[in-house]
Amino acid sequence: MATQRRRNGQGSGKANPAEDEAVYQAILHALLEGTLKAGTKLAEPPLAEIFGVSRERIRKVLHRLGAERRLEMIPNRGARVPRPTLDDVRSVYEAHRVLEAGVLTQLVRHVDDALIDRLNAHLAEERAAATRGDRAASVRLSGAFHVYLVEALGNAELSRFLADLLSRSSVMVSVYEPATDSICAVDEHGAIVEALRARDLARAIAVSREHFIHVESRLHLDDDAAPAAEDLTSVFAAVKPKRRKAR
Amino acid sequence: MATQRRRNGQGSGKANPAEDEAVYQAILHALLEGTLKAGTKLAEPPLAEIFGVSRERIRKVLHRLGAERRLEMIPNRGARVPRPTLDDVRSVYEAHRVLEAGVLTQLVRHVDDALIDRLNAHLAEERAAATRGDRAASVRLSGAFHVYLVEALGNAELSRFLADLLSRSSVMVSVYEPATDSICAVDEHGAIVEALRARDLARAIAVSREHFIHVESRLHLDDDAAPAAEDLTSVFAAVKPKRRKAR
DNA sequence: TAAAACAAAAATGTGCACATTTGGCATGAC
DNA sequence: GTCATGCCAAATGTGCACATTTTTGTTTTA
Repeated sequence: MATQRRRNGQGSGKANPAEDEAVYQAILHALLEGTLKAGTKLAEPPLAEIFGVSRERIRKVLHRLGAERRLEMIPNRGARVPRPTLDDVRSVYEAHRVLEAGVLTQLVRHVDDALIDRLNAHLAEERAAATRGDRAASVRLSGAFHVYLVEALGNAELSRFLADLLSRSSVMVSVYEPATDSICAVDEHGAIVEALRARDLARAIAVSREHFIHVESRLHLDDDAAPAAEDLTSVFAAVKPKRRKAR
Repeated sequence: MATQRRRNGQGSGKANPAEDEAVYQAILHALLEGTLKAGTKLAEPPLAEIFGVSRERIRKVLHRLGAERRLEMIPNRGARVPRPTLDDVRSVYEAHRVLEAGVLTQLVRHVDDALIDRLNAHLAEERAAATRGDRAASVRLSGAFHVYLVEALGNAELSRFLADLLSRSSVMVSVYEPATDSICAVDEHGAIVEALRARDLARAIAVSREHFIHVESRLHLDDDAAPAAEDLTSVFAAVKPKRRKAR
């Protein structure tokens, strides 16, 4: 029994690039969705069983998420969902604000009608979502607006950096709940576009700055008392493991 | 001899966090130094022997460097030193330029005499290095100036992003040799500080922009014909392995 | 002769079996 | 009752033995 040959069933235990991605996406999704609460411990053995994959695979994904700073890795003590402080959140928002100031500076030199049209089209979508009260779409489109601004520059480095910031802040809003009131940022987004159209850099930056300060002001520290470590099985209830062990 | 126990130093064959770091630093250093030429293949077995550690350890470090985008990882095909195109380099410089515009925008709102004094002190160092013809120090200090600017904001996210850009561009200059002429950027750095002191945002951004365009203009595509895959043993000749196998 | 086909060798990827470390819990001392 | 100490179970980290893929070198074929 010691020298069992390990000829495990169908898929084989070897080489499955898609499996990594599936686990990665599942955990990432749970993180972004807010299903995984801050402070939750992500141990390898339970995850391995839940997803029906080897522990090594879980380990690799966990460390990858740690490298992306989406999980907090402590040597010999595993992975936890980070519990960002209010300062951390402010730091992310400030970084976004500073970055966008630079982006606008560069953009006013290269605006053309096509860009303005595209941005206006996006604003129309945002307004439509807000009008019909679709909060999820509003949040998504609201973030997408800033992505559009950066991507207008066509710089991969900057786009990646923004994506990093956004993914982190989207996790944070689930902790610091930017409240229930509507995003109400559409008008401010419109003001930015208008300033861009007029090639008025100073105004664009001022409006953008106001916009961020406005958003930041809505952050509030809920509580740090009841993070409540959840049951991982229920969090990932949706996933269908290849072969979960019987209970 | 085949079953050597690998009794590294005190511990045992297990758990040595410092060993990872040593390998990581060695490879990173070779990358930044330019000793590892672009396009070089970094295979696991030879590196494992050179450093006298297990292949798994090498593998972990390689993947970490890949996650940091310092190495190009291709599934099933290993790691290579990236061969940045001229567009890649321009992209990094542009990102730095855009970021610095944002940083300056934020900085003019918070400048104080202490900051100006610190920056001026740094400029003095730069000039001293240039005067005595210390090219290595000039390059280092020249990069440090921009780091100072960002760190004056005290934002960890922005600092990290700049560090990422700088480490990448420093690798690139070794490919596109920004020429031998002196850095000559000291005056431009001084102009930025001067504009900051005067709280003149428009001038600060303009000067910074000119500075970057100036630097970018010096980039030139040398050749892509002779990358020459090197012998890894000679590249890492300095490292002293715990136990290198006999030849 | 050049291209295609094949075989051997090397390199990468992965599961598993431990070694090491951490955390919890019971036992004992003050 | 509280704190310290020592064990035991669980979790993390690592080397190793393959499986799989890629690469290289040789032979065959048009």
